[in-house]
Amino acid sequence: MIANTVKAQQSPVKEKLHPNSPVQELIQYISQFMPLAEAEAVEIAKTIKVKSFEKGAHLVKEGQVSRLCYFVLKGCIRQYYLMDGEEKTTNFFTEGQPVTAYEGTFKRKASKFYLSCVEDSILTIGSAEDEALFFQKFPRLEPASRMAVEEELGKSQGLLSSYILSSPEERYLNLLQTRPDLLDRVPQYQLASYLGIKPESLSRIRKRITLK
Amino acid sequence: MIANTVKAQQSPVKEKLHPNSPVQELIQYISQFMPLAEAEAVEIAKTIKVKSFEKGAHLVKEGQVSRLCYFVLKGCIRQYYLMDGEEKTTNFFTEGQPVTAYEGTFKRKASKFYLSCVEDSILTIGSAEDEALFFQKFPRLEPASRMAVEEELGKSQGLLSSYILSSPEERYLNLLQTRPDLLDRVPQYQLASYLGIKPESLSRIRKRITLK
DNA sequence: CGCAGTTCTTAACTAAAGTCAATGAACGCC
DNA sequence: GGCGTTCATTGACTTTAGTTAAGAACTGCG
Repeated sequence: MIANTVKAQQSPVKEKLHPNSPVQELIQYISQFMPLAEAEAVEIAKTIKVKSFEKGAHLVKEGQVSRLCYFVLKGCIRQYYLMDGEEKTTNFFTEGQPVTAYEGTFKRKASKFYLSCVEDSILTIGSAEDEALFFQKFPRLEPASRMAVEEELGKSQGLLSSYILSSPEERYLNLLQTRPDLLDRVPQYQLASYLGIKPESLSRIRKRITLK
Repeated sequence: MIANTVKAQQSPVKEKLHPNSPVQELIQYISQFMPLAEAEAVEIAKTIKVKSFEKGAHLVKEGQVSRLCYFVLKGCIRQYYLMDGEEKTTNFFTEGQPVTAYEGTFKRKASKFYLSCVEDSILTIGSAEDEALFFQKFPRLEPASRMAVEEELGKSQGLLSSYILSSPEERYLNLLQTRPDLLDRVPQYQLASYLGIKPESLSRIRKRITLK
């Protein structure tokens, strides 16, 4: 049902990408780094693999060896670690964000974390082989890809910095500004863990804030 | 004086990179992602720009717009933010680590942080233009570079996760394991700030630990 | 050597997060 | 609609970090 919407529409005259297709999310992302002609966008949309996942489905589990890469077209993916029986959330990926299921490029090591769908989600999926073929077909995108990864690296380092710099309360206020959607999409105990605190503390922080 | 050591040695018969040259640090780094022939290594060493910095020198200051990239051949670079008169350290870069002086690829925005030399340091230095020329000369390294950035992204995300997952004490113990050299190279109040706590707290943590 | 500046430690006190336990609210399920 | 599960809140208490201030240890320099 949802899966139907992910097929790129084809017209007999001129191929176009349906403006409501979730794949637009990826095309837009790429366009940031490299302008794309309509025809190219259609080609890309045909080439990439798209898959729907149900809420609760896992992309990776701890101990699995994965070399897959995802990109969120629709939905929300949660990264978490399982430590003495407790889930500790360390990241959320939503529309327009790339998701790597591994922590380093070569060493195909067992994953230390889980990736699971917070909602029904539509993702692009790519293996290392898919990637190689992709760049063979679209060599123009190799530098664009490097730029994209550099951009993500910058964001990640900025996020780490802001985490070091601020208190849990400040982190919560910051999240309110930068990713307000998460507050509605995600249960509070997962947010708390993402902020590095316990659910009880988040409750108190929220109370403290409303009292001001 | 130090600068002398950074010139690649040349022999009349066959060019070789001096085994003690700091540039070896970069060659080794690249080799992780793409095997290099000796001749290539020499070419790379000739192409890249190397510069020495004195302890205390700044690579970037807050408000400056930089598009430079560095790689630490020798020494230690500290990243810090200045917040109401207080320096908050958010990263240390040592031998074999790439350093970006900006937070995002295109938007040439004013830097929010400082980068300064904790010790006398030898770095490679590259502008966006240098980079373009470099990949023109060594196209083989374009995918290697993407892999390298992916690797750094993985590390950065892993670091953020470990930061979220652990308490200040655990972070300190972890640092002891993963970067013991920093303890000798860097004053404790900077380490404290890097751990997200005050120097007094680090003192207490250290005391707590020795009592066990 | 002695002095000055910086860094590290200690102590007393405050503020905030962790822990444990109980209660409420929201949701899905029969 | 009633029941059970899960999630959010609240309270009492413990632990840890922040704050302020003082003194000790170390460093570099005249």
